[in-house]
Amino acid sequence: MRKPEVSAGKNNNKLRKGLWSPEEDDKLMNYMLNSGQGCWSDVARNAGLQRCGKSCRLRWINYLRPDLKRGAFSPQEEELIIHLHSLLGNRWSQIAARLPGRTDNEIKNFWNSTIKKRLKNISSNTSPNASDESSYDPNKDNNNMVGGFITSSTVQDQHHIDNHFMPMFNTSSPPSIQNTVFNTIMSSSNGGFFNNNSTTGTFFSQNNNHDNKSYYLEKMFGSVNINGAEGVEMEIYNVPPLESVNNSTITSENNTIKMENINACNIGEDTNYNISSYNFDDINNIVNNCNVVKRIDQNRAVDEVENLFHGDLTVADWDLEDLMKDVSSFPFLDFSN
DNA sequence: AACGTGGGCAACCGCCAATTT
DNA sequence: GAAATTGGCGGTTGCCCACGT
Repeated sequence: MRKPEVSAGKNNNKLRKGLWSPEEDDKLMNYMLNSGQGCWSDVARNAGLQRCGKSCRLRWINYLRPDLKRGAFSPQEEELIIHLHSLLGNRWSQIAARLPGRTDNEIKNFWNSTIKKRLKNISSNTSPNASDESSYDPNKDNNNMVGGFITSSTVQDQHHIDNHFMPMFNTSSPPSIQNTVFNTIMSSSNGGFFNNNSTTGTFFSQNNNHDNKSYYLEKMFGSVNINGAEGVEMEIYNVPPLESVNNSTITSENNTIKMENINACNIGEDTNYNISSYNFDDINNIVNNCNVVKRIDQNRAVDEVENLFHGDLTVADWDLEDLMKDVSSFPFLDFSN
């Protein structure tokens, strides 16, 4: 911490720097609660603080905000941070956006002071050549195992097994939050479900029979060819949603499936499909019960996906959400606190 | 008790992008 | 359209404190 100090800026009359006093906290807190957030330089002035707006903003965001969660990080939060960092790197604000009540500064400090060290110890114990944490590259595909969780690369590896015969149901007690989705898929009369860790799976059709669900899922999410077997390969995730992102919806209208506000997805050739007849409930169940429905196939061009959204989704956003799919491996997280 | 050391963390710095003037 | 201002972010600093010697 810093000693309270005073700086004499060019245009500022001795703006204070350093530690915030309880009196300053009171002033800022009272002002924010009574008047709400405006221009931060106005906040500083109107609250009667000898601080720059930036300093007020930081103090509010990192310390005074009422919705901040206090105390140590839970093991769940810790594992999520590790996992998110493996996907996002040092994008602390993005990580913080998925940990309610935590700030980027807090997570950054926690990472640098605790996790970094721990991971370094682990890596030096397991690999004599990997003692440097900085050698870790979140963008590399071979970072399969992070914090003990299976990531998509691992999932994909399992598809390389001989799938001449489609693997059938392998239900090892999926988490309750996904039950609806899983049950919907599993109730399909034609297709298989390859479940590798209870929160992701692959849904196959064994042929091009247009009467089965996979055909329609295929129409929605595109088709893949796995060892010669045509089908839909999709993952179902429960990702803590960003506050700013609306829920995904799929609606049926005039025999057209309309997809809106999809957080992250690979979609087929168009967002709207004309289908003569289909029970949309199943598809709606799938989408409404997950935040992300994601096909594994990574080969689709990013700009093609972007075009589907008519510019509503930027390439960067899509890339980010693409990376975010692996957060699904955290079925135990409770974000209600 | 005195000193050194390292961890934890609040807050600053500098940069950049977006917005306003 | 240019300049100024503001907001947001990641990196870094430096103080306090606990702990070991």
